[in-house]
Amino acid sequence: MFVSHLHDNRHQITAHLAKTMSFLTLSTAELEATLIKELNDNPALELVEELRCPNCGKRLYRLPCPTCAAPSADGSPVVYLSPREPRNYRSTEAENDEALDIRTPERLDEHILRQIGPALTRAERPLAAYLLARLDDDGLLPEAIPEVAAFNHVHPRDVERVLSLIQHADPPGVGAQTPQESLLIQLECLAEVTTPLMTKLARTIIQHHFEALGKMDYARIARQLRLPRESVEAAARFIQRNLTPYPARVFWGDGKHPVGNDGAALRDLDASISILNRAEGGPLMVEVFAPLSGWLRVQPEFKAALEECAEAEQETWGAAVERAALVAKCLQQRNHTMRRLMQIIAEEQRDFILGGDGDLRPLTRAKIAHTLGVHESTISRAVAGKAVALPDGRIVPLSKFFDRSLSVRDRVRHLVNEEKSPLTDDQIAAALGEQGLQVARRTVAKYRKMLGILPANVRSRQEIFRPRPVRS
DNA sequence: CTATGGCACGGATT
DNA sequence: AATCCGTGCCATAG
Repeated sequence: MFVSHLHDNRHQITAHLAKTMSFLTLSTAELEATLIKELNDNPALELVEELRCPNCGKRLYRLPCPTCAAPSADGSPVVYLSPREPRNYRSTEAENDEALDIRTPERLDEHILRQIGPALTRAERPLAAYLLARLDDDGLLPEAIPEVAAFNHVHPRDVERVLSLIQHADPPGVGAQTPQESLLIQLECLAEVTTPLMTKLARTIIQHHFEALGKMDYARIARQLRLPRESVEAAARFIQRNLTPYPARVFWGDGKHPVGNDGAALRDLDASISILNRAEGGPLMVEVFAPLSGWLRVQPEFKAALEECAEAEQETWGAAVERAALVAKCLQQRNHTMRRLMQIIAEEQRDFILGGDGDLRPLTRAKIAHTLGVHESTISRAVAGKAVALPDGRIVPLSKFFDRSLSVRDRVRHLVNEEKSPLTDDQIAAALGEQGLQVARRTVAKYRKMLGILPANVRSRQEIFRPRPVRS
């Protein structure tokens, strides 16, 4: 939409009409594309060659060089603007390769579509898209097949075929209609690589004794199956360890989508935070990736030629020059804002950057806007749809720094992990209150659900249905 | 009667 | 102005 906006205004834009262009909204990758287009279309705009560090030769947007520079005296974060790394972020230093094992964040539906795409016929594609869109946060399909078929005007058999493709795609168990079904699908995937002994009993239990399994009533299952209680318990342990009723959360841990609110993919990074010189406790170093390596300006020759040319051409060329100046200025402004924004974030959320989710401090965009003396919407735009890499390899959307409840959720997770006997929501709320966090009981319930933790009355000392720990 | 989940309202945030 | 988030109230399940 931004691009079309550009086209509409191309010939009428004048300096007094538009003082800024909304570069801030764009991610670095998007901006790069926009700028390249601008460079191609506007002869008055010029990209000046990039700088290189006199010491290490690394390409820079501006001096000093991030890797060679000295840290700031007071230990505050150092913020640099550096040329964007091509495509996915990768350390050039071999020793860091392992530490930077970065999994490109991807939406669940894209992930699945990539796998099943080749097997789909043209006619099935809309149906597949529909089904994927209907998956809930856990990766389950809450809708009944006949309804889906009716809604899409297709035969139920077609739905079944596509659904079966989805169910055999990577996060095992995804696309099932109930947790029970999901478990069974996962079991089948597992059966291919495991001894059939355990899987057979596990399947029976899941199929015919699902309720009792949830309540951990092993005695009853054992009685009905006429098996020793130990076997049943072993099977339950097997299920607990290897299966999860929330297939999507194995990779999409916190239930929040790894994409920005606007739905833009966070494939490319906009900044990276590391610890200067990898020194323990050292100051943070932030690299804000610039969309181009070099800077933009109005071509001096073009400007000079403007005065000598004919009346008729003056107008169009004059517009080009003005626009070029505008683009250059706006880019500069965006870079400036991004650097200051990252500076504050690095200062404010140092603990979170170095630690974990529990260390996130409450922070609002409005507050930053105030300290920076800009309008709130400026910060909103700057934050939207951007991602940053943290020292430990995590890639988080910028908006995560403003998540009001992340640290509380983390606390809830810990409380439940450490609990001796199942805590009710009320008890959890009280415990949080003692830690100084006043949270309503109802809110605890919401967080619990987000974390994929079942209610206390279904939970017992060994929770079966807790999703396995996600990569951390 | 207790613990939860659904709905929806109001205030804060964007 | 639109959206998100915490919370209170009430129905329901155990």
